[in-house]
Amino acid sequence: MPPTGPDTAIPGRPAADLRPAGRDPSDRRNRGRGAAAQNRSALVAAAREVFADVGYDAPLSSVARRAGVGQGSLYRHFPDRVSLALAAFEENVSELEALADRPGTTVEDCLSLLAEQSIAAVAYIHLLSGRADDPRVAAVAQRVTAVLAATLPEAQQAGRLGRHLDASDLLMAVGMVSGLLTQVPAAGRRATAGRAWALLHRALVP
Amino acid sequence: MPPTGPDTAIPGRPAADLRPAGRDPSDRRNRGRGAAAQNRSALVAAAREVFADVGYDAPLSSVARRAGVGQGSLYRHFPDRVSLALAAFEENVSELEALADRPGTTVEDCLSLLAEQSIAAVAYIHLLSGRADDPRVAAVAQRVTAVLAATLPEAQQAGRLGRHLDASDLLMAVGMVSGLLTQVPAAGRRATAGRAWALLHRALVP
DNA sequence: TACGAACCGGACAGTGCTGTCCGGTCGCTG
DNA sequence: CAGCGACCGGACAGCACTGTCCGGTTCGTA
Repeated sequence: MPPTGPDTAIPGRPAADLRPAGRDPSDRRNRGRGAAAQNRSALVAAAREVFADVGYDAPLSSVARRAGVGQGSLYRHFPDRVSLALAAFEENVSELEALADRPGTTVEDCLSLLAEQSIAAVAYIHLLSGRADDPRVAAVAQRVTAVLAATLPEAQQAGRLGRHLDASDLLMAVGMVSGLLTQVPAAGRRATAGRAWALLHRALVP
Repeated sequence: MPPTGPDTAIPGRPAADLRPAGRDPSDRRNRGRGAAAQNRSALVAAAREVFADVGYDAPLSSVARRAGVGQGSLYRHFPDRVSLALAAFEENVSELEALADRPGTTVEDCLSLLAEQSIAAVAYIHLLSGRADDPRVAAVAQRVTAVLAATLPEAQQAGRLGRHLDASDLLMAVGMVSGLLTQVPAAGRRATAGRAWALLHRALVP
């Protein structure tokens, strides 16, 4: 072994995040009657960041810390991990549905958005593909599948995507890329996702 | 490797957890001077099963339990998780290298074997793709890449695989499938892997 | 201004995993 | 057959995360 310097420490982890992201738990303004909604949305935002950085298994205590909120408030708003995750990713789903509702949107647009979302939130796809037994999760997965199923036929009739595909194939492709991304440090995810989609592209066109 | 009998891992086992897999920790024969090698290989076999069932993050204590061996023996033989995993998956790698050395082996054969191995041992690919910073892991990944790099050109010249591919693309494809499999309960993995490879096939041929 | 419902933060007990340590067992060797 | 070193098993301390509980704060209302 070469005389490795201080570099021996964990390489891909520059940032220890004890930082309360601008919110201070002891700030009086977090307290009192009207703060509930603010605390809730701070928790959701923090959950998105932490799930993105650390993964779906991230400690919930670190979410509370990042949100600048006590443990108690976290568990009062979100009794378990799934309900927090669902709240955190609700925006992803509704954004996707909004995109699909806009006239002229293609299934490729939807896939692009999903791909982009999956880079920032591997845990989002992980949740969608993995916990199909939980009815709350299944409902969300169903909404995503519905978006793809609705937009896919147009692309197929236009000859841009192969007729061998169905909506579940597309969701599987997203799941494959996101599964690959979980194995890769966060810093390299965008590049890896690009390579993976480039490879997959050949599997999707006619 | 000593001529131990029950050496092969059983892939499709529904498998309870607490059972010591035929070995009893209090069995005197596990003790004494010559038992070290037997305990070691029992640990490796148990690790293969447990990593397959539970995943790479499985508790090491459950490996010791399944091997019918004390915690102390586990940590004496394998000081950390990576060294245990490397021992557990060494057989996969050497099997792959042996296949590649056999005349007439194609890169498709190697991919098939990798695909098959990844179903039984998602953690194996997870380790290969994920911990590239650990030099021991990197060495193993390099061996796998070398096998693919050596056999790929023949298939490309024969027109069976596209010239746009290189060995890292193939490893990435394996990583994508295995990443997808981690999101799926063990029971459905074979079927899911089949669907995923069917989709990917179109991305690999010219 | 005074009261109390709603809400907050953090301490804390419960739980599970890791890695170490040590008393005890075995079998080789003189 | 007695001694000794190698080896074993499991207890245990340390640590991290979960989810609960309670004293304290805030602000609407009277």
